[in-house]
Amino acid sequence: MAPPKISDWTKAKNGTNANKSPLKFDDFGIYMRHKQSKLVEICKDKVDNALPQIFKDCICYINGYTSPDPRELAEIISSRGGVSIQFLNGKTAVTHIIATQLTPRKMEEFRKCKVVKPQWVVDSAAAGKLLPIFDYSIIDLAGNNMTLKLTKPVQMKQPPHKAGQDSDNFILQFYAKSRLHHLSTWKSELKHHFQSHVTEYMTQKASSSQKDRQIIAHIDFDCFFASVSLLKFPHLAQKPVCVTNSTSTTGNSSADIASCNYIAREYGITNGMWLGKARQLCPDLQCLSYDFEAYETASKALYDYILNIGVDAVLPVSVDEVLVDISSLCYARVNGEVSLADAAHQVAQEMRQHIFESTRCTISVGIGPNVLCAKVALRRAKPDGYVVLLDSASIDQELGACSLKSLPRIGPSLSAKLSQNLNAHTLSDLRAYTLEQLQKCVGSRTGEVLFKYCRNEDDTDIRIIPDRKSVSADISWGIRFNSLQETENFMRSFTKEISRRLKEINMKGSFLTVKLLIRAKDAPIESAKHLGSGKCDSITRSTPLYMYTDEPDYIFSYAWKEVLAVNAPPEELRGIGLQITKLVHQDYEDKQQRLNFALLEEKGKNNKRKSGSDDCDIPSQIDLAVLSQLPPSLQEEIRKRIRLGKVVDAGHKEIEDSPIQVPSQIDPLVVAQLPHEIRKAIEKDIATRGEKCDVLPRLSQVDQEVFDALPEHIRQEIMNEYDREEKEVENEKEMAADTEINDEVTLSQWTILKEGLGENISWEIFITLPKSVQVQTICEHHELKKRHKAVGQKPGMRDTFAKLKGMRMNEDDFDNFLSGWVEARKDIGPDYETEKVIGKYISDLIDIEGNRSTAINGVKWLDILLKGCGNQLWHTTIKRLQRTVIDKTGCEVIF
DNA sequence: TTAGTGTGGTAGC
DNA sequence: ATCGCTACCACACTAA
Repeated sequence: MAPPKISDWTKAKNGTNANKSPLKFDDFGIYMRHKQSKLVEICKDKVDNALPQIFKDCICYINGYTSPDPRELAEIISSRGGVSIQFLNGKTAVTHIIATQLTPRKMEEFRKCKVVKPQWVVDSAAAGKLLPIFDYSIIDLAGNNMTLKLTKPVQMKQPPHKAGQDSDNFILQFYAKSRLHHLSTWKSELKHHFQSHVTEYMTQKASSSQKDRQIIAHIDFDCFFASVSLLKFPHLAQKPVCVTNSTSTTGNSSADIASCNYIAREYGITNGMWLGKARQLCPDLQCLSYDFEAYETASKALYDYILNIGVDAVLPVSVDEVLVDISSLCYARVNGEVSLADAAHQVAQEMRQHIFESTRCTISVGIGPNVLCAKVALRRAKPDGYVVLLDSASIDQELGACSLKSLPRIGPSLSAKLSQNLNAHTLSDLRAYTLEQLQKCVGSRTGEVLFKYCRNEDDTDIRIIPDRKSVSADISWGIRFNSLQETENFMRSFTKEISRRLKEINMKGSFLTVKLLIRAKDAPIESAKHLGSGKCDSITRSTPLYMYTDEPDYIFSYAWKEVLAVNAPPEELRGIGLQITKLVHQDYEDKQQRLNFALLEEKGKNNKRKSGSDDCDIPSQIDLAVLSQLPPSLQEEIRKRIRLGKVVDAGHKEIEDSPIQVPSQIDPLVVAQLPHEIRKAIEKDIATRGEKCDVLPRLSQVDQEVFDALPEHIRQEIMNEYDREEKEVENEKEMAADTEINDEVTLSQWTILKEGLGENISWEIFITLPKSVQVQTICEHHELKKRHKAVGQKPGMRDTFAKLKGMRMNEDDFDNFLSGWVEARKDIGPDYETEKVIGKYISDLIDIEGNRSTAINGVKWLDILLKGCGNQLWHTTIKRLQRTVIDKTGCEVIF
């Protein structure tokens, strides 16, 4: 049997063969899918040549009880040239499944097959021809969806519409049905699959010798989703059709149209349009559901073919769209008879024919000397055609006439700019402008690109597919939270999702960006789109993770802090995004360890930036009872400053491991004198007594404006502090304590100051603080500038030893790092990887820096953090770390 | 100048 | 109902 020719199909499309029967389709399917099958030969002997061989291209699987019974059905089929089988072995591809009923499991399994009732076999035999299967389908076609009609006894629990309650399930459902998610992941997978490791040297060599010989083809399915979804509903092919998630047959729907066929486009319907509007334009519009698996199948056929014909490079653009370098392919055909353009025509035609044969969907092909031309040619070729743009005359003409909006990288925003500011609508309009004028209008880089476009220059090199730089997940549909708890639940699930994605590609990341979409002030509570985000303000916040990680709980601990820091009402949240960057491949175990130290260093710097210097003054007396009334964030700030006073080297003291009772009133000066880990425990205790909130506000620096706004005497104080620190004066405590401040900070000055302090401190509270604390607060920020300057002045420091020195954190940074580790993993237990890093870190502290106390205190702190923790793994980890310290210090009785 | 951060735009159906 | 994703680039802005 021969494959159908494109001409057959073209006729059908033109209407000369409009009543095309399903037979044609079946012919084709068998040819493609079973051309190697020997089954047909085997069954030849059962054929009754007196009967019309209507089933000759059918392989039927008869499932379960049927009427008539399976044996009778098999007889009918095989006597008329068909093949029937009683079981599926996974190797034999089947054209029809004959069944009266299907279990949900099988239902899913056969979702892509033609499942028909037994009566179809009987009636077809009687009619002497294959009847359309649609009247015999056990699948409900009336609603234009693939929902089964008969068997719904145990429907899965209806998934939640909104993200609040069953977050895991919501996220699963959402991504399963999101076309944009599928498109994005497909693209990533394809890019990964075709990633070529072209070296710098090869690239240069190739581009210098081949540049002017290059021929690029841009290949794209016509209305991909619509065409592929239509394969199962060929009787709708001549109608206006779209693909959408909506199952409603009427009414004003806000569901997106993912794809529509060209008949629908004649009504003005476009991709992305809402179904409701499309129905207004065309009441007869037919809706099909997504068929993601079929899309993948068609896509695979395209990419398989591309690989088979031996192209020079492949750059996936989308699941249905690809850029290929066909230079060699074309030049190989050139001879006395065949010009280069002829060769390109041949290649394009062959591509179109092969792809149609293997997918029954049409592609369009654009060919040009670079990506820009290929793309422009493709646009002209659509639908169902090809255009070769290789001679400079037609290139000039086509490029010049090309509307700016249709060029790559020029979207609605850029084209509006160019139209408004330069009155330019086509590339030839743009040719009038100089490089500088273009750059002034759209920016330097984009201006340069446009300038080159005008002259048919395009740098895009399709041979290079760079490594992935980020992994992210976004959801901005169905986000409606009623409480912070729901938000937290969702974030836990969501971090699981991003962790899953990292693990899937075997990568870890060390930098996190959280994006929140918050309903805009002027947007209605409920968006026009059902459960959509509506108009939103977007807020992004990012933070280092201090190690390469893919652990959901660890990522969560930081993600949640960022979410809390934004401090948006849960009810107003409309979208959430998580992005992980600074990625490494898991494989680089050794490298990674070293990199972790670089990250620890980063942690040290970062904390300094956030919380101030490590040797600030102790303020004058603060009543802890008063302190505990303050907002947690301010408490934390003050405590930090207390703790950073005079540090006693605990390494030289004998410390008891007794349970710690915290009296209600503590003299902070006394606290400051306590051994390190006891202080820590007190602080921890205080923190847990107060509001359960460990979020530090991100304190920006106090700028000159704030400084200038302060009363003269406070400015003086700050300068004093500044100078004194500079000269390293010994007795700092007294100066701060003795400082007398008489004037009040005024409210308007506070307003400015507050900008620099974060949102959580109110004027009322600030004003009640001891004046010296006010000064401290301000002073600290001033200090930051000095610190940063000092860091910035350090030379490059690239050699290993300098790096290790630079990695040193202060004790609190190290302890906070440990706290974060425990917080993230208290229940699940420590991860070996981090333990290794910490082990190496403390070894180096002792060996290289001779800093025993930080190492010892860190391990002791870890022990305190895990007091009463039931997980035995933590205790063995502590034992191991203790052993490390003991070995390094040579001292047996530290712990 | 340089480097980092947050924001915005673009592409695919 | 309905599933408005995601990688990457470029720019504006800030700090130093």
